[in-house]
Amino acid sequence: MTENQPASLAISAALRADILAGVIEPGARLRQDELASRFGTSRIPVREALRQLEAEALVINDVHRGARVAPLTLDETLERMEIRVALECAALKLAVPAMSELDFEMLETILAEYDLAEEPAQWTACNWAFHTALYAPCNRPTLLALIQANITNADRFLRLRLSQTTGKERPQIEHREILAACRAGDAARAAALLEGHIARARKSLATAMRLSRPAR
Amino acid sequence: MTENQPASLAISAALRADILAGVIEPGARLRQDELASRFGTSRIPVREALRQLEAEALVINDVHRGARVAPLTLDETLERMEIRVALECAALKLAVPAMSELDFEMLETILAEYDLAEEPAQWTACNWAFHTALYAPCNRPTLLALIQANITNADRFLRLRLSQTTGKERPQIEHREILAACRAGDAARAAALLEGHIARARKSLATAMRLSRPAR
DNA sequence: GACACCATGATTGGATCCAATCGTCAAACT
DNA sequence: AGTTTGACGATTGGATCCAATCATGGTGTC
Repeated sequence: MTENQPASLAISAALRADILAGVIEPGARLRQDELASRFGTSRIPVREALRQLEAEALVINDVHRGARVAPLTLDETLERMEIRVALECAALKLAVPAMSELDFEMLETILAEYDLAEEPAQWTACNWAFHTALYAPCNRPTLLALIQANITNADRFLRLRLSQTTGKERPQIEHREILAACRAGDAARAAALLEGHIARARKSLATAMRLSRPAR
Repeated sequence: MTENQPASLAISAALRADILAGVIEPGARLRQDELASRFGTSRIPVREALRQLEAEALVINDVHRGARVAPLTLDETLERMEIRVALECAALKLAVPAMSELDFEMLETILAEYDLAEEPAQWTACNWAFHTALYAPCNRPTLLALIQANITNADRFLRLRLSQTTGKERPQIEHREILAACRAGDAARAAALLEGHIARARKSLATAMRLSRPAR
């Protein structure tokens, strides 16, 4: 058991998970006392955790007025999809020349799992596994970390509102096209396909939101 | 006087500035007691500040072993230049169609100041002012914040090691070319020029470092 | 002499307690 | 009646104190 992790890290991890999963709603107040008793600690590690999450843009901290979960707007999510295009296309272009046969097999395996998956939660898991494995060969730790952080924030909105508006089939077809381009060593084409893939998801999200609610 | 800012924010701001300016060297230990007495507070706000900076990737925190300034490697800086290309080209493409005559005048003014600037510190200030003003019209707060954070981290290395290896003239010529493309409404050309502009800076940094030191 | 082991100081992590600020509500004043 | 003011509870920010862990140096044993 490597439970050497200090309380503040455990708290920030738990809070982060709850915020991303929507267990704690956007805009909800995060009282230090409440959290402290929930985690069985004093308020000190709670405050450190809140500081960390504030730097991650997941909570907002008003001086002497407490912390609350950062409200996630549709605009921000759409922005994050644009950022995804920029970062992930760059990573993919760098990754394609570095891909080995082992990478291709790994990606195939993930897509096969995707085919078998039935519940939306599994789709999204396979989806992120595919994207992550797709960029990994680029060997750029900072870029990969930034991509991960950005996806984490975008994913927050998706999990809340909808479970894949587009269905399961279409994205998978696009995944296979992207993988084929990677096998062919055509980085530019792979990046172009990826851009369309993400842009399409962005658009379907925008329309779905416009239909369900006026704005926000 | 709006000195309502809590100590932890003042400390994190001061430390951030010192780290970015190179006053505190990469890898240096950051003892909580030391910082507390330096800022005239207890260790509590110091710890919060360190947590925040840790989330910003400026310090590294080892459990029960203290914090130290994150070592900045050449590899990471080169990566951040790649990330700059991806993010800033995307922002510029979005900004060009939204630029007004007022934006062009503002950009011209900044370039005129650049021409007059004599000290390297002024160059870099004008340089960042130009880039910031160039992307601002895109009206994407999240993207702009990400660009700012990334530049902040990349800039850290530059300030430490060299004061503009490329000199002052060449970048300025490129700035004017970019601005001309923006005026012409040619977003694609402006983005291509910007990519070359940043990529050139990246390359000159890489060679300068290779010449001055073996690796690291 | 080299290595393992333990004791001590240094340093971080956390808990408890106090001070400062914000929100709310009631009372007083115009 | 409406507005302002003040007092109180709730909550956050910070200081001091204690516990847990790491680093260092000495000592003993082989």
